[in-house]
Amino acid sequence: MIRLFLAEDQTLLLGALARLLQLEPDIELLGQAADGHSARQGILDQQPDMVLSDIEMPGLTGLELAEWLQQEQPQVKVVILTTFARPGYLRRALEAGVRGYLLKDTPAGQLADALRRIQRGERVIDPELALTAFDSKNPLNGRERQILRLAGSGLGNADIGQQLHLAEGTVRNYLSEAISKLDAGNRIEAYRIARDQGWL
Amino acid sequence: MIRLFLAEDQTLLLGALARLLQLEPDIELLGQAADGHSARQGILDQQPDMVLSDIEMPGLTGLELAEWLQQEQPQVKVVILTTFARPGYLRRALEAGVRGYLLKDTPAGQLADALRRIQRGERVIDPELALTAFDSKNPLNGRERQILRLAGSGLGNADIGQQLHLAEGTVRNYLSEAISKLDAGNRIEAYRIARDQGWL
DNA sequence: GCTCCCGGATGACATTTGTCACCCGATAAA
DNA sequence: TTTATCGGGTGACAAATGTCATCCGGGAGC
Repeated sequence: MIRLFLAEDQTLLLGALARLLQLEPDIELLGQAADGHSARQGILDQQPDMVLSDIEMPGLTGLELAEWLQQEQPQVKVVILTTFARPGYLRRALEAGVRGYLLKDTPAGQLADALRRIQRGERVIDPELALTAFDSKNPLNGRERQILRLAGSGLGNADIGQQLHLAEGTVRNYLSEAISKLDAGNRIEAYRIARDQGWL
Repeated sequence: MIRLFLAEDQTLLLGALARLLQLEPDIELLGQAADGHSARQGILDQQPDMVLSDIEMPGLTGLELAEWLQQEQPQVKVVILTTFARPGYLRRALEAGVRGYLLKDTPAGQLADALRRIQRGERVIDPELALTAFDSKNPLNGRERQILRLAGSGLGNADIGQQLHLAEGTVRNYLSEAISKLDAGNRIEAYRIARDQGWL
């Protein structure tokens, strides 16, 4: 019997998955949550064997949740379920010791099956990603990430400097460095590249 | 009996919804598709009463599908199901005569119910959006949209001009106009604003 | 002690981006 | 026919962005 906890912020999918998985005789759904913080609380309360979690959730992301579980409740098996085939996400997930990484365009029929294989001790990585896993690691350091995120949201160098208590020139330097590391032509392109790789 | 066709590109959700709705005694699922073109073909083949469709799909978007149905098969009731609470999307959907506009974070239990109300002739708009519907119309013209999209993808003025066979200065003019219409500080901010409103 | 490296800052410079006023030719309205 | 209007273009200028070389004040390592 798989004692499962579900974390997914898209209510419709959360509900649909809940009902679907409950139909499986060997899965017991202990609880569900629509954001990271209540997921963490729910897991503490219910002590499930396995957690199936989205990545992008309000409050606490699925990756942060996985990292926390690795520290605090390492016996809980974490399975990530996400839309995004971003190498950086997968890498970070694996480093957090997750047992599975599935994409939301997996056929619905295969989901319960994947969970069973994971329960047996297998590690299940979506084939689309298995390859791209270890070819590219994040070249950006903390500052560069931080600044690129802000730049991507439309702030100018001066604004960014303000927020981070840095001189405008310094911001320019970091951004320039990021642009060149990512082999982009300007901040916008750099932002897109980094985001699509899951490096932000 | 509701004779339903489902179009949704996220396979997992498509499958989950299909199974869920099939459990309803008064819903008959005639078919499903994971992209716009096969949805159109499926609808032609199956002649459903109602289509439940995502917006962002490969090939043909749900909005384009709705517009096409309005022309070609106006007796088919269209219901949009999307993640995005963008006023521009809703506006366009309404202009295409859709009967319902639901968000993917509707509770799963309410979905079948909403479909039934629509079948009876009601129009169901997600309450979160019902208000914002007619307060803001897209201030951008075709050129501005086009150029803003390209700018948002990281191209510079020169590249954009190249692609569109326009002088660089002209591109700058359009972009400047768009920035001021959207009350933004630069192209990035303008892009975000427009995208979030569903104006691209 | 003395290096060497690192985060951060400067200054100088070239390029790109944003703003504005104005021009041109075609088309539509009077 | 004359006049608006519109899509597109130019030129000039200011501001923001991108690139570099260089500098400074700590540590960390020897």
